[in-house]
Amino acid sequence: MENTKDFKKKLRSAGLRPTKQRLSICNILFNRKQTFHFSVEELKDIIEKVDKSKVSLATIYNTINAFKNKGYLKKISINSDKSYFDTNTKNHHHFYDEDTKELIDLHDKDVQKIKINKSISGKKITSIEILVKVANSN
Amino acid sequence: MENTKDFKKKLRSAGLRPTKQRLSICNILFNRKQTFHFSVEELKDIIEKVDKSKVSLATIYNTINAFKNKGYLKKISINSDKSYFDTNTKNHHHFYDEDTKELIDLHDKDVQKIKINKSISGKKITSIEILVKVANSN
DNA sequence: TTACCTGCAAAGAGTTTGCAGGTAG
DNA sequence: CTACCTGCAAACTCTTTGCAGGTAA
Repeated sequence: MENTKDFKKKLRSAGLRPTKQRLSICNILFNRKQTFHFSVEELKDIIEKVDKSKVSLATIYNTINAFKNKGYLKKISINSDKSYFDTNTKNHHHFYDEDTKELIDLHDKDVQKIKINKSISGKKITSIEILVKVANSN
Repeated sequence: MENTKDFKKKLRSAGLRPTKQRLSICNILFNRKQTFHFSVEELKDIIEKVDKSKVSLATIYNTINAFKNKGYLKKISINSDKSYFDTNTKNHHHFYDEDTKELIDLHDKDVQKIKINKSISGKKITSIEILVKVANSN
């Protein structure tokens, strides 16, 4: 775990004390180049496998929620009964593989600029997100 | 309730017997010109108010799920802890009002055709849906 | 030391299921 | 009459909360 100092700063800025468990969570979430999509259960499994340490669900939930409120994580909308989160908090689009249930980021450059020809009076657009579902082509 | 005959046909085609409760559900869902977005609890409340009849949650869930499987209803993805359904089953887009939590249909003509400049080998695109979030503009 | 944190287990919310009595065909 | 349906309550899944013992500062 190399960025411990950064992780501690990140935790404090979210109003959380740096603890062993929370540093484990940070290590899995933020110690990577690529966007990471996960559910809470998946994150728990990964922490147990990779860090060989145990973290209770309660701790994961409270840490993840603090990060979400601070804007370090984003909740993702897909047709599912559980919540998924994304370490890419910028407004962006997704492929959703219906066979593997996997999410893949779509970069802005991969999507033609979208124009909405309708507006609602008194309301402004806060985000535009596209979900492109894909499935095996046979 | 005028379209009772159609509703009975619809129910049978979904593998369900037409019963008083299910006809109530059909009356609320399909006896209208405009698209209807709802959660199960909302549907229950509406049935009790409009039809002055009672339907248990179990019956609503099983009927709604049969309709969904048959393609008469669509489950909607929004950041929420409960499920929302849409009587418009065509591939279409939505406005989501973050203040009122309301969904509004966006017609195809209101959205410029979208082009995705990326593909995943062996996979074909099955749908493209846009969620446009709006909020009070002050 | 004090305030915060952890892990467990219990509580909550939404949804599904099992079952005994009721209804459509 | 038989198979299916209803409503209730119990069960289940995901998430949140309460609490007693533990830890950061």
